[in-house]
Amino acid sequence: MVTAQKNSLRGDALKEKVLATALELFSERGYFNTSIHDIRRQAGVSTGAIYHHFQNKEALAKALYEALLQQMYIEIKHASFNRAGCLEKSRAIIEKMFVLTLQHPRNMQFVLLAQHKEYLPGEAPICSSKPFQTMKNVVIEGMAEGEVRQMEPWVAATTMFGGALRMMNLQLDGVLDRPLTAYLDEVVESAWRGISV
Amino acid sequence: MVTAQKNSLRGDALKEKVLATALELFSERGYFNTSIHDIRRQAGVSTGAIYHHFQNKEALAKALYEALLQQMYIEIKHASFNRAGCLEKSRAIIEKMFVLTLQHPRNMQFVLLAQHKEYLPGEAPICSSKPFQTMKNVVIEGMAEGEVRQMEPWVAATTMFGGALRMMNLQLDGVLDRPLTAYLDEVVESAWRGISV
DNA sequence: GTCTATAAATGGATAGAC
DNA sequence: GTCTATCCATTTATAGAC
Repeated sequence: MVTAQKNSLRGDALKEKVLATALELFSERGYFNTSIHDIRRQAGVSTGAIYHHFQNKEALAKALYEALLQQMYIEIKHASFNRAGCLEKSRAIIEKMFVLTLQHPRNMQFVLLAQHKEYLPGEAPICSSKPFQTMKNVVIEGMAEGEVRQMEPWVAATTMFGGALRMMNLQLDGVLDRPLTAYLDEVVESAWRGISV
Repeated sequence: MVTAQKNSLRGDALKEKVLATALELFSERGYFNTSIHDIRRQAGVSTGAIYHHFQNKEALAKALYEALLQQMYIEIKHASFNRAGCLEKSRAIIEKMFVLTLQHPRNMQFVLLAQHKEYLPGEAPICSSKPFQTMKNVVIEGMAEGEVRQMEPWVAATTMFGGALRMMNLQLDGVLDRPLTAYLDEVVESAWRGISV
């Protein structure tokens, strides 16, 4: 006799299982290539259970997106808050993003590179999210401290972090010979030359 | 009596109308938020006519994507081929991309920033497309000429063009105060500091 | 080559039992 | 709170007339 798999998860545990499964599928195939039925099957739960915890598919995606952004914000803050100076803070942030890209490539793709407008119409653009605001603030503080040249803040931020973000794209597209972190020193040094006094 | 709109387009003209309409809708709403029926209605043609010219929806998107990449490649080549040196070529490429972003924002979003993997599974990653290869080659040549520091080619390319691409993102997200081209000088100068000898 | 009509399948979401 | 069964709208794609 085989023990029934159903009802093995209930309440919050079931909700977490749904979230984890949805993240896995959205990250791997994209939002539109993942149906509620796919999530239902992979998570081993029922349609009704999913809709009990989430109003609809969009709300499920939104919960994931916001949780991942918040998590990334915390990681970035934690990696940089005890560093001194713009260069050291920037390096810590880029290093953390590189490590996260290697550890959770699909999740980083989902949170950073997906076109959220297409399925989360009300959401603010990613550049105004807390992780990206943090990056921008680091270079603005550097400017106030005299470590960074006086320049347009958006240009300063994209110069410091734009190259690193492109490198993450290349890693996710599988075109790099070495793991992303192997390029860290050169990426940081080059970007810093672009904005330092 | 109203003249019938049907049959007003035939053959290649109809095919072009379908392509133009599909580009408009894919760019504005995204591939998955656009149905064949939407294209049919907006273009004023029949479903059968669309499927006569294109095998399926994916083939239609692929034709558009490749045509836009080719067009962008030609524009970039044309803007930079008669410029001398890495800095001038890079500036010409970035200026052209900025102008195109202002003129055809949704098209640039579709070709540069969409997640093509999700609906064009067989397609190569965008970083290996001709426009992006061209950008990379410009900095590699600059290295050979001694204008650019000796460094990892991918890092050099992302340092030179990563900031500009992020700025295009910001323009498309509507967060910039001034039009993208107003930032051109500062973007180019900062990136160039990052890689020049 | 283009049309209309419709097939065939899938998807998001709900109802009601337990 | 979770389940099964199903509804209904939408979508891709095709068939066959013109």
